[in-house]
Amino acid sequence: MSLRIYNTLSRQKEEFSTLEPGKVRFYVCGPTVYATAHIGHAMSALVFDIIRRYLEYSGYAVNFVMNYTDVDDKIINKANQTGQDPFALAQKYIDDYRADLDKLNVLPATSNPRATREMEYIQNMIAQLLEHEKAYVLDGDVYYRVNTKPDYGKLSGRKIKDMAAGSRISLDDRKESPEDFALWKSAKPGEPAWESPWGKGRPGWHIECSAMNLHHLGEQIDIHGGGNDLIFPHHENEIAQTEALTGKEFARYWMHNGMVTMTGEKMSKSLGNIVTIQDFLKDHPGDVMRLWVLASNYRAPLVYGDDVIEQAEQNYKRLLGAKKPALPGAKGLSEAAAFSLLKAAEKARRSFKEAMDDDFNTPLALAHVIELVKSINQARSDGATATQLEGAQSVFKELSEVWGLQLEGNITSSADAEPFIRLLVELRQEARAQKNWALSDKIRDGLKNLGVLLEDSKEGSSWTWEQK
RNA sequence: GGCGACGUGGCCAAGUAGUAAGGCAAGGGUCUGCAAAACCCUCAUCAUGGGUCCGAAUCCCAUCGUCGCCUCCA
Repeated sequence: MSLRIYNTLSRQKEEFSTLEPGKVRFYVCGPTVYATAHIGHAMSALVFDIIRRYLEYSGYAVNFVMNYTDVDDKIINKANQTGQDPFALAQKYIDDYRADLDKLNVLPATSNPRATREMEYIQNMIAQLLEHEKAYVLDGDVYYRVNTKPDYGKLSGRKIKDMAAGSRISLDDRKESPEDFALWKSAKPGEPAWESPWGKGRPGWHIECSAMNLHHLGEQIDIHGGGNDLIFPHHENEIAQTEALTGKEFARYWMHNGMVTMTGEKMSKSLGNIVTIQDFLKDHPGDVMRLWVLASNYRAPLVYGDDVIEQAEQNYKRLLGAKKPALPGAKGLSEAAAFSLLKAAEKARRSFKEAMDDDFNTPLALAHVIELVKSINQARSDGATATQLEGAQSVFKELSEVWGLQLEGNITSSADAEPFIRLLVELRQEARAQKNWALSDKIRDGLKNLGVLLEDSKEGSSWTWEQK
């Protein structure tokens, strides 16, 4: 079975094929860096990280570009308010964001272009649009002439007429048409500005992404991603600009993740219902956030709340359990049972791929992974040896790595402690043999307080570091 | 007002025509000295009302409701 992807452009799932065999040109809109990133940003980053990892797992070489918008009104306003240099401010939030992503185990992009470092390419693109009369200059601003693009609105399903009817477009009498948008904004006093043929100024938001795409990936790309709040006007305008220039279809597949919602509302700065990534990571390992995202479809709104995080936490502990070693004194499974464990593992891998191939159906794939975990646990409690568990456990490891799960727990211990723990466990075994329950419970409780979990069985006790 | 998405058990969630996967929570059980973990069992007719069809959560129409976008936003 081959990969199918839901394309916002056609509003349906389509067979995936690439411009160049085996290669994927993948662009994702990154954040505007003017504030600490919240878990909505994290969701988007995780969704596209998972997609990117799966494409690589499937054998594609992925050129993954994520930009930073590092100059815009928000950044300038914030810098003015706090008396900071806008460039230093943007840099700080870029560094913070990258640090957050590292903790979430999001792979670094192939490249992270930034608007301020692409000025040459941005201006070049604007100049060409002017040359083709797709844009016009107005008092030092440059606007895109929307009515030169007959299919404008094809991504968002909007018509220019409808938009004109909407009362929320601010009317600017100077523009030829209200829907025309800025490619270049003339500088106001005190704002960062770049020299240009149209006077000092800075680029509009939409043209940045178009120019960076063109520069880093070429005239046509395979996948363009971002949050679904960017469909209009941002992505619509990117399409207009790029296609007006190249005359070719810009992106073949448009992918959009749903919004994180809190008590029914979108999580966003302007609503003030923010949970930052750092807030979240204070209480939970990064894997928990990944599992929270994996548990529902990337296109649907993602509920944030105590319930669902608790559920992700439980799933996390469950998956960690699959990595446990064989029981002490395991007698071994029959050959038939060992074989059927391997079959179960292979089936899990097949089902996992099938689910992922269907527009990255992670909730379904997760169900298959949990089935595998169940099989492993069953085999383990039936006395499978380490060797017998190995095959299934390596499949489990393979699949969890495709998703970027680390499943290491947040162990703060050092290996140095292990001999001492083993000694205590042995002593407790002796106490248990003598039915000295008081002492044996004391050791167990004491170790638990130190983060070591004991599991008793007839054959003896095993221990693991407590997760989280 | 326009455009788009959506409404499945207490919670999350898969499923686009043949009579509802999975997880969490809950209840019962096995194992255990007692626990913990693990395993087993139980737990929905799919917003509402029509329609199409031998047959619909799945297609069509209507109604109600939710969310997103139309202004910066992952």
